[in-house]
Amino acid sequence: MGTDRHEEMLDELGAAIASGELAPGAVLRSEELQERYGTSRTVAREVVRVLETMGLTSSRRRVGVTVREPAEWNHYDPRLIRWQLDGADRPAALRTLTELRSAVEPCAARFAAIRATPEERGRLRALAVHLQRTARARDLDTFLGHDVAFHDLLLSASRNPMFAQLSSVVAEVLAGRTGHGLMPDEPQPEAVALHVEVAEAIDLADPVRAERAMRDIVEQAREEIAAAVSSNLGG
Amino acid sequence: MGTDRHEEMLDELGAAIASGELAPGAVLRSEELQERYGTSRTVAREVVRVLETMGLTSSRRRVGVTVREPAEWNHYDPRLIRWQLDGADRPAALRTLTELRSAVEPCAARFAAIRATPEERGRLRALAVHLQRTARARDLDTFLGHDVAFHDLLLSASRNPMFAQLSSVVAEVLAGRTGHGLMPDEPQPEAVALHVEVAEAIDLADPVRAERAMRDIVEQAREEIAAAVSSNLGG
DNA sequence: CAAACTCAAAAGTACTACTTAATCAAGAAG
DNA sequence: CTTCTTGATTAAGTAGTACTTTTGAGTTTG
Repeated sequence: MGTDRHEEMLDELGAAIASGELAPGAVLRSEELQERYGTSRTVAREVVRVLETMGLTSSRRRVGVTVREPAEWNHYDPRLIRWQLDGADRPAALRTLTELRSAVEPCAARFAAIRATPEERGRLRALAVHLQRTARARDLDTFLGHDVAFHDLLLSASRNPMFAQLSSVVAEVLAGRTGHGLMPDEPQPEAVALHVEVAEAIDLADPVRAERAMRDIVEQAREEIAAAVSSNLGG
Repeated sequence: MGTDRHEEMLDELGAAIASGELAPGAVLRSEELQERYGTSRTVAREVVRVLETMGLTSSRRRVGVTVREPAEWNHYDPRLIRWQLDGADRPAALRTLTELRSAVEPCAARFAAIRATPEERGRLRALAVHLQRTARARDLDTFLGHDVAFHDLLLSASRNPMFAQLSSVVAEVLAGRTGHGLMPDEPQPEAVALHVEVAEAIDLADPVRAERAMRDIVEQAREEIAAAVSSNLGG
Protein backbone atom coordinates (compact mmCIF):
# COMPACT_ATOMS: atom_id res chain seq x y z
CA MET A 1 0.00 0.00 0.00
CA GLY A 2 2.81 2.27 1.14
CA THR A 3 4.50 4.71 -1.16
CA ASP A 4 3.49 4.70 -4.79
CA ARG A 5 4.62 7.25 -7.34
CA HIS A 6 1.38 9.15 -6.98
CA GLU A 7 1.51 9.73 -3.26
CA GLU A 8 5.21 10.51 -3.43
CA MET A 9 4.75 13.28 -5.97
CA LEU A 10 1.61 14.57 -4.25
CA ASP A 11 3.45 14.87 -0.97
CA GLU A 12 6.40 16.68 -2.46
CA LEU A 13 4.43 19.09 -4.58
CA GLY A 14 1.77 19.67 -1.94
CA ALA A 15 4.37 20.39 0.72
CA ALA A 16 6.13 22.79 -1.63
CA ILE A 17 2.93 24.74 -2.11
CA ALA A 18 1.87 24.61 1.53
CA SER A 19 5.24 25.89 2.67
CA GLY A 20 5.07 28.81 0.29
CA GLU A 21 8.09 27.57 -1.62
CA LEU A 22 5.80 27.74 -4.63
CA ALA A 23 4.14 31.09 -4.04
CA PRO A 24 0.51 31.86 -4.92
CA GLY A 25 0.25 32.96 -8.53
CA ALA A 26 3.14 30.77 -9.63
CA VAL A 27 2.38 28.94 -12.84
CA LEU A 28 3.47 25.40 -13.63
CA ARG A 29 3.04 23.47 -16.83
CA SER A 30 2.02 19.87 -16.37
CA GLU A 31 4.70 18.70 -18.79
CA GLU A 32 7.30 20.49 -16.72
CA LEU A 33 5.95 18.81 -13.59
CA GLN A 34 6.10 15.34 -15.04
CA GLU A 35 9.71 15.98 -15.95
CA ARG A 36 10.67 17.46 -12.60
CA TYR A 37 9.22 14.55 -10.68
CA GLY A 38 10.19 11.94 -13.23
CA THR A 39 6.74 10.46 -13.54
CA SER A 40 4.42 9.67 -16.37
CA ARG A 41 1.78 11.99 -17.67
CA THR A 42 -0.85 9.85 -15.95
CA VAL A 43 0.56 10.33 -12.47
CA ALA A 44 1.31 14.01 -12.96
CA ARG A 45 -2.22 14.68 -14.18
CA GLU A 46 -3.84 12.85 -11.30
CA VAL A 47 -1.71 14.66 -8.75
CA VAL A 48 -2.68 17.99 -10.24
CA ARG A 49 -6.32 16.96 -10.17
CA VAL A 50 -6.08 16.14 -6.50
CA LEU A 51 -4.34 19.41 -5.69
CA GLU A 52 -7.07 21.15 -7.61
CA THR A 53 -9.84 19.57 -5.53
CA MET A 54 -7.93 20.58 -2.41
CA GLY A 55 -8.09 24.14 -3.69
CA LEU A 56 -4.31 24.46 -3.82
CA THR A 57 -4.18 24.97 -7.57
CA SER A 58 -6.37 25.76 -10.53
CA SER A 59 -5.77 24.59 -14.08
CA ARG A 60 -6.62 26.58 -17.16
CA ARG A 61 -6.04 25.77 -20.77
CA ARG A 62 -3.36 27.70 -22.53
CA VAL A 63 -2.14 28.96 -19.14
CA GLY A 64 -1.12 26.08 -16.96
CA VAL A 65 -1.47 25.11 -13.33
CA THR A 66 -1.67 28.15 -11.08
CA VAL A 67 -1.01 28.08 -7.35
CA ARG A 68 -3.99 29.62 -5.57
CA GLU A 69 -4.18 31.95 -2.58
CA PRO A 70 -4.03 30.28 0.85
CA ALA A 71 -7.51 31.65 1.59
CA GLU A 72 -8.86 29.36 -1.12
CA TRP A 73 -7.21 26.21 0.18
CA ASN A 74 -9.27 23.57 1.92
CA HIS A 75 -7.61 23.96 5.29
CA TYR A 76 -9.40 20.98 6.80
CA ASP A 77 -7.82 18.47 4.45
CA PRO A 78 -5.73 16.13 6.58
CA ARG A 79 -2.90 16.23 4.08
CA LEU A 80 -2.69 20.00 4.07
CA ILE A 81 -2.72 20.01 7.87
CA ARG A 82 0.13 17.54 7.82
CA TRP A 83 2.12 19.61 5.31
CA GLN A 84 1.66 22.77 7.34
CA LEU A 85 2.65 21.07 10.57
CA ASP A 86 5.76 19.70 8.91
CA GLY A 87 6.55 23.01 7.26
CA ALA A 88 8.47 26.05 8.41
CA ASP A 89 5.44 27.67 9.99
CA ARG A 90 4.59 24.86 12.37
CA PRO A 91 3.93 27.26 15.27
CA ALA A 92 1.33 29.14 13.26
CA ALA A 93 -0.32 25.89 12.23
CA LEU A 94 -0.44 24.70 15.83
CA ARG A 95 -1.94 28.00 16.91
CA THR A 96 -4.68 27.71 14.29
CA LEU A 97 -5.45 24.13 15.29
CA THR A 98 -5.41 24.92 19.00
CA GLU A 99 -7.93 27.68 18.48
CA LEU A 100 -10.19 25.40 16.50
CA ARG A 101 -9.92 22.78 19.17
CA SER A 102 -10.72 25.24 21.91
CA ALA A 103 -13.83 26.28 20.01
CA VAL A 104 -15.17 22.82 19.31
CA GLU A 105 -14.40 20.68 22.31
CA PRO A 106 -16.61 22.42 24.87
CA CYS A 107 -19.52 22.14 22.47
CA ALA A 108 -18.67 18.50 21.81
CA ALA A 109 -18.67 17.82 25.54
CA ARG A 110 -22.14 19.28 25.81
CA PHE A 111 -23.51 17.04 23.07
CA ALA A 112 -21.67 14.03 24.42
CA ALA A 113 -23.44 14.56 27.74
CA ILE A 114 -26.76 14.32 25.91
CA ARG A 115 -25.98 11.66 23.36
CA ALA A 116 -23.24 9.31 24.55
CA THR A 117 -24.12 5.65 24.95
CA PRO A 118 -23.91 4.12 28.43
CA GLU A 119 -20.81 2.26 27.35
CA GLU A 120 -19.11 5.44 26.15
CA ARG A 121 -19.89 7.18 29.46
CA GLY A 122 -18.32 4.30 31.33
CA ARG A 123 -15.22 4.29 29.18
CA LEU A 124 -14.78 8.05 29.57
CA ARG A 125 -14.84 7.68 33.35
CA ALA A 126 -12.36 4.83 33.16
CA LEU A 127 -10.02 6.87 30.97
CA ALA A 128 -10.24 9.80 33.40
CA VAL A 129 -9.17 7.47 36.21
CA HIS A 130 -6.28 6.18 34.12
CA LEU A 131 -5.27 9.80 33.52
CA GLN A 132 -5.15 10.47 37.25
CA ARG A 133 -3.01 7.42 37.85
CA THR A 134 -0.47 8.00 35.07
CA ALA A 135 -0.29 11.69 35.99
CA ARG A 136 0.72 10.86 39.54
CA ALA A 137 3.20 8.30 38.25
CA ARG A 138 4.65 10.99 35.98
CA ASP A 139 4.42 8.59 33.07
CA LEU A 140 4.04 11.27 30.41
CA ASP A 141 3.95 8.93 27.42
CA THR A 142 1.05 6.77 28.53
CA PHE A 143 -0.57 9.91 29.95
CA LEU A 144 -0.54 11.40 26.47
CA GLY A 145 -1.96 8.18 25.05
CA HIS A 146 -4.87 8.19 27.46
CA ASP A 147 -5.39 11.90 27.01
CA VAL A 148 -5.72 11.47 23.25
CA ALA A 149 -8.03 8.49 23.73
CA PHE A 150 -10.18 10.52 26.11
CA HIS A 151 -10.66 13.43 23.74
CA ASP A 152 -11.09 11.11 20.77
CA LEU A 153 -13.86 9.20 22.49
CA LEU A 154 -15.54 12.38 23.65
CA LEU A 155 -15.56 13.83 20.15
CA SER A 156 -17.07 10.72 18.61
CA ALA A 157 -19.62 10.50 21.43
CA SER A 158 -20.86 13.93 20.40
CA ARG A 159 -22.51 12.19 17.43
CA ASN A 160 -21.42 14.94 15.09
CA PRO A 161 -19.21 13.63 12.30
CA MET A 162 -17.54 17.02 11.86
CA PHE A 163 -16.58 17.10 15.51
CA ALA A 164 -15.45 13.49 15.42
CA GLN A 165 -13.18 14.20 12.51
CA LEU A 166 -11.20 16.67 14.59
CA SER A 167 -9.81 13.92 16.76
CA SER A 168 -6.62 13.84 14.74
CA VAL A 169 -6.31 17.61 15.17
CA VAL A 170 -6.67 17.31 18.93
CA ALA A 171 -4.17 14.46 18.96
CA GLU A 172 -1.73 16.65 17.08
CA VAL A 173 -2.20 19.58 19.44
CA LEU A 174 -1.78 17.42 22.53
CA ALA A 175 1.26 15.67 21.11
CA GLY A 176 2.68 19.01 20.02
CA ARG A 177 2.67 20.18 23.62
CA THR A 178 4.53 17.22 25.08
CA GLY A 179 6.78 17.01 22.07
CA HIS A 180 7.96 20.59 22.37
CA GLY A 181 8.65 20.40 26.07
CA LEU A 182 5.69 22.62 26.77
CA MET A 183 4.45 20.14 29.33
CA PRO A 184 5.67 20.33 32.92
CA ASP A 185 7.24 17.20 34.41
CA GLU A 186 3.90 16.31 35.90
CA PRO A 187 0.58 17.16 34.26
CA GLN A 188 -1.16 19.96 36.10
CA PRO A 189 -3.38 18.41 38.79
CA GLU A 190 -6.19 20.90 38.08
CA ALA A 191 -6.27 19.84 34.44
CA VAL A 192 -6.52 16.19 35.41
CA ALA A 193 -9.27 16.99 37.90
CA LEU A 194 -11.15 18.82 35.16
CA HIS A 195 -10.99 15.72 32.97
CA VAL A 196 -12.57 13.74 35.78
CA GLU A 197 -15.17 16.46 36.09
CA VAL A 198 -15.98 16.28 32.40
CA ALA A 199 -16.29 12.51 32.48
CA GLU A 200 -18.53 12.67 35.54
CA ALA A 201 -20.76 15.35 34.04
CA ILE A 202 -21.16 13.37 30.84
CA ASP A 203 -21.90 10.23 32.81
CA LEU A 204 -24.59 12.12 34.74
CA ALA A 205 -25.95 13.64 31.50
CA ASP A 206 -25.21 17.16 32.68
CA PRO A 207 -24.40 19.09 29.47
CA VAL A 208 -23.90 22.47 31.13
CA ARG A 209 -21.34 21.17 33.61
CA ALA A 210 -19.58 19.10 30.96
CA GLU A 211 -19.27 22.10 28.67
CA ARG A 212 -18.01 24.39 31.42
CA ALA A 213 -15.39 21.93 32.63
CA MET A 214 -14.17 21.32 29.09
CA ARG A 215 -14.04 25.04 28.49
CA ASP A 216 -11.80 25.36 31.51
CA ILE A 217 -9.54 22.65 30.11
CA VAL A 218 -9.03 24.28 26.73
CA GLU A 219 -8.72 27.73 28.32
CA GLN A 220 -5.92 26.46 30.50
CA ALA A 221 -4.21 24.82 27.53
CA ARG A 222 -4.51 28.04 25.57
CA GLU A 223 -2.91 30.02 28.38
CA GLU A 224 -0.08 27.52 28.63
CA ILE A 225 0.63 27.90 24.94
CA ALA A 226 0.44 31.67 25.12
CA ALA A 227 2.83 31.69 28.10
CA ALA A 228 5.24 29.38 26.30
CA VAL A 229 5.18 31.54 23.19
CA SER A 230 5.87 34.75 25.10
CA SER A 231 8.68 33.07 27.08
CA ASN A 232 10.12 31.87 23.79
CA LEU A 233 9.99 35.43 22.53
CA GLY A 234 11.66 36.58 25.72
CA GLY A 235 14.42 33.96 25.51
CA MET B 1 -14.59 26.38 -17.53
CA GLY B 2 -18.08 25.12 -16.74
CA THR B 3 -18.95 21.46 -16.80
CA ASP B 4 -16.29 19.15 -18.12
CA ARG B 5 -16.58 15.37 -18.16
CA HIS B 6 -14.50 15.11 -15.02
CA GLU B 7 -16.62 17.31 -12.80
CA GLU B 8 -19.79 15.81 -14.18
CA MET B 9 -18.78 12.27 -13.29
CA LEU B 10 -17.32 13.33 -9.94
CA ASP B 11 -20.55 15.00 -8.99
CA GLU B 12 -22.72 12.06 -9.95
CA LEU B 13 -20.57 9.41 -8.34
CA GLY B 14 -19.81 11.48 -5.27
CA ALA B 15 -23.47 12.26 -4.70
CA ALA B 16 -24.33 8.59 -5.09
CA ILE B 17 -21.86 7.67 -2.38
CA ALA B 18 -22.76 10.56 -0.08
CA SER B 19 -26.44 9.72 -0.28
CA GLY B 20 -25.79 6.12 0.64
CA GLU B 21 -27.07 4.91 -2.70
CA LEU B 22 -23.69 3.21 -2.97
CA ALA B 23 -23.37 1.76 0.51
CA PRO B 24 -20.08 1.48 2.39
CA GLY B 25 -18.32 -1.72 1.49
CA ALA B 26 -19.69 -1.72 -2.05
CA VAL B 27 -17.03 -2.54 -4.60
CA LEU B 28 -16.75 -0.97 -8.02
CA ARG B 29 -14.35 -1.81 -10.79
CA SER B 30 -12.88 1.14 -12.58
CA GLU B 31 -13.66 -0.40 -15.96
CA GLU B 32 -17.29 -0.72 -14.95
CA LEU B 33 -17.30 2.93 -13.88
CA GLN B 34 -15.89 4.18 -17.12
CA GLU B 35 -18.61 2.28 -18.94
CA ARG B 36 -21.43 3.44 -16.68
CA TYR B 37 -20.48 7.09 -17.03
CA GLY B 38 -19.40 6.81 -20.64
CA THR B 39 -16.00 8.35 -20.13
CA SER B 40 -12.49 7.40 -20.93
CA ARG B 41 -10.20 5.53 -18.59
CA THR B 42 -8.32 8.76 -17.97
CA VAL B 43 -11.32 10.62 -16.59
CA ALA B 44 -12.58 7.65 -14.59
CA ARG B 45 -9.18 7.18 -12.98
CA GLU B 46 -8.86 10.83 -12.03
CA VAL B 47 -12.33 10.89 -10.53
CA VAL B 48 -11.55 7.82 -8.44
CA ARG B 49 -8.30 9.42 -7.32
CA VAL B 50 -10.15 12.49 -6.14
CA LEU B 51 -12.77 10.45 -4.31
CA GLU B 52 -9.93 8.57 -2.71
CA THR B 53 -8.30 11.73 -1.37
CA MET B 54 -11.69 12.79 -0.04
CA GLY B 55 -11.73 9.54 1.90
CA LEU B 56 -14.89 8.36 0.18
CA THR B 57 -13.25 5.35 -1.44
CA SER B 58 -10.15 3.25 -1.29
CA SER B 59 -8.61 1.42 -4.22
CA ARG B 60 -6.82 -1.88 -3.96
CA ARG B 61 -5.28 -3.98 -6.64
CA ARG B 62 -7.05 -7.14 -7.55
CA VAL B 63 -10.09 -5.95 -5.57
CA GLY B 64 -11.38 -2.70 -6.97
CA VAL B 65 -12.68 0.57 -5.63
CA THR B 66 -14.33 0.15 -2.25
CA VAL B 67 -16.73 2.65 -0.72
CA ARG B 68 -15.47 3.57 2.74
CA GLU B 69 -17.35 4.13 6.00
CA PRO B 70 -18.79 7.63 6.50
CA ALA B 71 -16.58 8.01 9.57
CA GLU B 72 -13.58 7.97 7.25
CA TRP B 73 -14.86 10.64 4.88
CA ASN B 74 -13.40 14.11 4.94
CA HIS B 75 -16.56 15.82 6.12
CA TYR B 76 -15.12 19.31 5.70
CA ASP B 77 -14.69 18.98 1.94
CA PRO B 78 -16.96 21.59 0.34
CA ARG B 79 -18.09 19.10 -2.29
CA LEU B 80 -19.13 16.51 0.25
CA ILE B 81 -21.01 19.16 2.22
CA ARG B 82 -22.80 20.14 -0.97
CA TRP B 83 -23.70 16.52 -1.79
CA GLN B 84 -25.03 15.91 1.69
CA LEU B 85 -27.10 19.08 1.65
CA ASP B 86 -28.55 18.12 -1.71
CA GLY B 87 -29.16 14.54 -0.63
CA ALA B 88 -32.04 12.84 1.13
CA ASP B 89 -30.69 13.57 4.59
CA ARG B 90 -30.49 17.32 4.27
CA PRO B 91 -31.95 17.89 7.75
CA ALA B 92 -29.22 15.80 9.36
CA ALA B 93 -26.56 17.65 7.36
CA LEU B 94 -27.98 21.01 8.43
CA ARG B 95 -28.02 19.87 12.04
CA THR B 96 -24.37 18.89 11.86
CA LEU B 97 -23.40 22.18 10.26
CA THR B 98 -25.46 24.23 12.68
CA GLU B 99 -23.74 22.58 15.62
CA LEU B 100 -20.34 23.27 14.14
CA ARG B 101 -21.27 26.84 13.52
CA SER B 102 -22.55 27.27 17.06
CA ALA B 103 -19.24 25.96 18.36
CA VAL B 104 -16.98 28.12 16.24
CA GLU B 105 -18.63 31.50 15.89
CA PRO B 106 -18.46 32.62 19.53
CA CYS B 107 -14.79 31.81 19.56
CA ALA B 108 -14.31 33.58 16.25
CA ALA B 109 -16.03 36.66 17.68
CA ARG B 110 -13.60 36.67 20.58
CA PHE B 111 -10.59 36.59 18.30
CA ALA B 112 -12.08 39.15 15.95
CA ALA B 113 -12.39 41.52 18.90
CA ILE B 114 -8.66 41.15 19.47
CA ARG B 115 -7.41 40.99 15.91
CA ALA B 116 -9.74 42.79 13.52
CA THR B 117 -8.36 45.72 11.57
CA PRO B 118 -9.92 49.14 12.19
CA GLU B 119 -11.54 48.94 8.79
CA GLU B 120 -13.09 45.56 9.55
CA ARG B 121 -14.48 46.88 12.84
CA GLY B 122 -16.08 49.76 11.00
CA ARG B 123 -17.58 47.55 8.33
CA LEU B 124 -19.01 45.19 10.94
CA ARG B 125 -20.78 48.08 12.65
CA ALA B 126 -22.08 49.30 9.32
CA LEU B 127 -23.41 45.86 8.44
CA ALA B 128 -25.12 45.63 11.83
CA VAL B 129 -26.89 48.91 11.11
CA HIS B 130 -27.95 47.65 7.70
CA LEU B 131 -29.33 44.55 9.41
CA GLN B 132 -31.44 46.67 11.72
CA ARG B 133 -32.84 48.65 8.83
CA THR B 134 -33.70 45.74 6.55
CA ALA B 135 -35.16 43.84 9.50
CA ARG B 136 -37.60 46.65 10.23
CA ALA B 137 -38.43 46.89 6.54
CA ARG B 138 -39.12 43.13 6.53
CA ASP B 139 -36.93 42.80 3.49
CA LEU B 140 -35.88 39.20 4.19
CA ASP B 141 -33.76 38.73 1.08
CA THR B 142 -31.41 41.64 1.59
CA PHE B 143 -31.49 40.90 5.32
CA LEU B 144 -30.10 37.44 4.56
CA GLY B 145 -27.48 38.95 2.32
CA HIS B 146 -26.26 41.33 4.99
CA ASP B 147 -26.46 38.61 7.62
CA VAL B 148 -24.20 36.35 5.57
CA ALA B 149 -21.82 39.24 4.89
CA PHE B 150 -21.69 40.04 8.61
CA HIS B 151 -20.77 36.53 9.67
CA ASP B 152 -18.40 36.12 6.76
CA LEU B 153 -16.50 39.25 7.68
CA LEU B 154 -16.41 38.29 11.35
CA LEU B 155 -14.99 34.88 10.57
CA SER B 156 -12.24 36.25 8.39
CA ALA B 157 -11.47 38.98 10.92
CA SER B 158 -10.71 36.21 13.43
CA ARG B 159 -7.45 35.69 11.53
CA ASN B 160 -7.82 31.95 11.72
CA PRO B 161 -7.97 30.36 8.26
CA MET B 162 -9.93 27.39 9.56
CA PHE B 163 -12.58 29.66 11.00
CA ALA B 164 -12.63 31.77 7.87
CA GLN B 165 -13.24 28.73 5.74
CA LEU B 166 -16.51 28.05 7.54
CA SER B 167 -18.12 31.12 6.03
CA SER B 168 -19.75 29.00 3.35
CA VAL B 169 -21.09 26.71 6.04
CA VAL B 170 -22.59 29.61 7.93
CA ALA B 171 -24.04 30.98 4.71
CA GLU B 172 -25.65 27.62 4.05
CA VAL B 173 -27.10 27.41 7.55
CA LEU B 174 -28.51 30.92 7.40
CA ALA B 175 -29.94 30.41 3.93
CA GLY B 176 -31.34 27.05 5.01
CA ARG B 177 -33.40 28.79 7.66
CA THR B 178 -35.00 31.36 5.40
CA GLY B 179 -35.36 28.86 2.62
CA HIS B 180 -37.29 26.37 4.70
CA GLY B 181 -39.69 28.91 6.10
CA LEU B 182 -38.06 28.63 9.49
CA MET B 183 -37.76 32.38 9.65
CA PRO B 184 -40.62 34.47 11.00
CA ASP B 185 -41.91 37.28 8.78
CA GLU B 186 -39.68 39.69 10.59
CA PRO B 187 -36.28 38.73 12.02
CA GLN B 188 -36.41 38.55 15.80
CA PRO B 189 -35.55 41.98 17.20
CA GLU B 190 -33.41 40.47 19.97
CA ALA B 191 -31.28 38.64 17.42
CA VAL B 192 -30.71 41.85 15.49
CA ALA B 193 -29.86 43.69 18.69
CA LEU B 194 -27.35 40.98 19.52
CA HIS B 195 -25.66 41.49 16.15
CA VAL B 196 -25.30 45.16 16.98
CA GLU B 197 -23.92 44.17 20.36
CA VAL B 198 -21.34 41.88 18.74
CA ALA B 199 -20.25 44.57 16.30
CA GLU B 200 -19.96 47.10 19.10
CA ALA B 201 -17.98 44.76 21.33
CA ILE B 202 -15.58 43.96 18.51
CA ASP B 203 -15.21 47.63 17.70
CA LEU B 204 -14.38 48.32 21.35
CA ALA B 205 -11.98 45.35 21.43
CA ASP B 206 -13.99 43.61 24.13
CA PRO B 207 -13.50 39.89 23.45
CA VAL B 208 -15.55 38.64 26.39
CA ARG B 209 -18.61 40.66 25.48
CA ALA B 210 -18.28 39.80 21.79
CA GLU B 211 -18.09 36.10 22.57
CA ARG B 212 -21.03 36.19 24.95
CA ALA B 213 -23.26 38.08 22.52
CA MET B 214 -22.36 35.73 19.68
CA ARG B 215 -23.03 32.76 21.92
CA ASP B 216 -26.49 34.14 22.55
CA ILE B 217 -27.05 34.47 18.81
CA VAL B 218 -26.14 30.89 17.97
CA GLU B 219 -28.00 29.60 21.03
CA GLN B 220 -31.13 31.33 19.86
CA ALA B 221 -30.69 29.96 16.34
CA ARG B 222 -30.21 26.49 17.75
CA GLU B 223 -33.41 26.76 19.76
CA GLU B 224 -35.30 27.96 16.71
CA ILE B 225 -34.15 24.94 14.75
CA ALA B 226 -34.96 22.57 17.58
CA ALA B 227 -38.43 24.08 17.91
CA ALA B 228 -39.02 23.82 14.18
CA VAL B 229 -37.92 20.20 14.14
CA SER B 230 -40.21 19.24 17.04
CA SER B 231 -43.14 21.07 15.46
CA ASN B 232 -42.44 19.22 12.23
CA LEU B 233 -42.53 15.97 14.15
CA GLY B 234 -45.82 17.04 15.73
CA GLY B 235 -47.40 18.06 12.41
C1' DC C 1 -7.52 52.70 -32.68
C1' DA C 2 -10.66 49.07 -32.11
C1' DA C 3 -12.67 44.86 -33.49
C1' DA C 4 -12.27 40.65 -35.60
C1' DC C 5 -9.34 36.97 -37.12
C1' DT C 6 -5.66 33.60 -36.88
C1' DC C 7 -2.32 30.86 -34.67
C1' DA C 8 -0.20 28.35 -31.31
C1' DA C 9 0.28 26.64 -26.64
C1' DA C 10 -1.27 24.00 -23.02
C1' DA C 11 -4.76 21.39 -20.77
C1' DG C 12 -8.48 18.00 -21.64
C1' DT C 13 -9.88 13.53 -23.50
C1' DA C 14 -9.23 8.98 -25.51
C1' DC C 15 -6.91 4.81 -26.11
C1' DT C 16 -3.23 1.13 -25.97
C1' DA C 17 0.35 -1.40 -23.88
C1' DC C 18 2.83 -2.96 -20.10
C1' DT C 19 3.87 -3.59 -14.84
C1' DT C 20 2.82 -4.69 -10.23
C1' DA C 21 0.55 -6.57 -6.52
C1' DA C 22 -2.64 -9.39 -4.26
C1' DT C 23 -6.30 -12.96 -4.03
C1' DC C 24 -7.62 -17.35 -4.71
C1' DA C 25 -7.04 -22.02 -5.64
C1' DA C 26 -4.49 -26.02 -6.49
C1' DG C 27 -1.08 -29.00 -5.04
C1' DA C 28 2.72 -30.53 -2.11
C1' DA C 29 4.46 -31.31 2.46
C1' DG C 30 3.68 -32.29 7.21
C1' DC D 1 -6.87 -33.54 7.20
C1' DT D 2 -4.48 -29.26 7.88
C1' DT D 3 -1.08 -26.01 6.57
C1' DC D 4 2.15 -23.94 3.76
C1' DT D 5 3.88 -22.88 -0.83
C1' DT D 6 3.39 -21.57 -5.34
C1' DG D 7 1.55 -20.07 -9.43
C1' DA D 8 -2.19 -18.26 -12.29
C1' DT D 9 -5.37 -14.62 -12.74
C1' DT D 10 -7.35 -10.28 -12.08
C1' DA D 11 -7.68 -5.50 -11.54
C1' DA D 12 -5.35 -1.43 -10.42
C1' DG D 13 -1.00 1.32 -11.30
C1' DT D 14 2.20 3.38 -14.64
C1' DA D 15 3.79 4.85 -19.19
C1' DG D 16 3.28 6.79 -23.51
C1' DT D 17 0.94 8.44 -27.98
C1' DA D 18 -2.47 10.72 -30.54
C1' DC D 19 -6.10 13.91 -31.03
C1' DT D 20 -9.49 17.79 -29.42
C1' DT D 21 -10.74 22.01 -27.28
C1' DT D 22 -10.07 26.18 -25.28
C1' DT D 23 -8.03 30.57 -24.96
C1' DG D 24 -4.47 34.12 -24.74
C1' DA D 25 -1.76 36.89 -27.69
C1' DG D 26 -0.33 38.77 -31.67
C1' DT D 27 -1.80 40.43 -36.30
C1' DT D 28 -4.43 42.09 -39.66
C1' DT D 29 -8.14 44.90 -41.31
C1' DG D 30 -11.97 48.19 -41.24
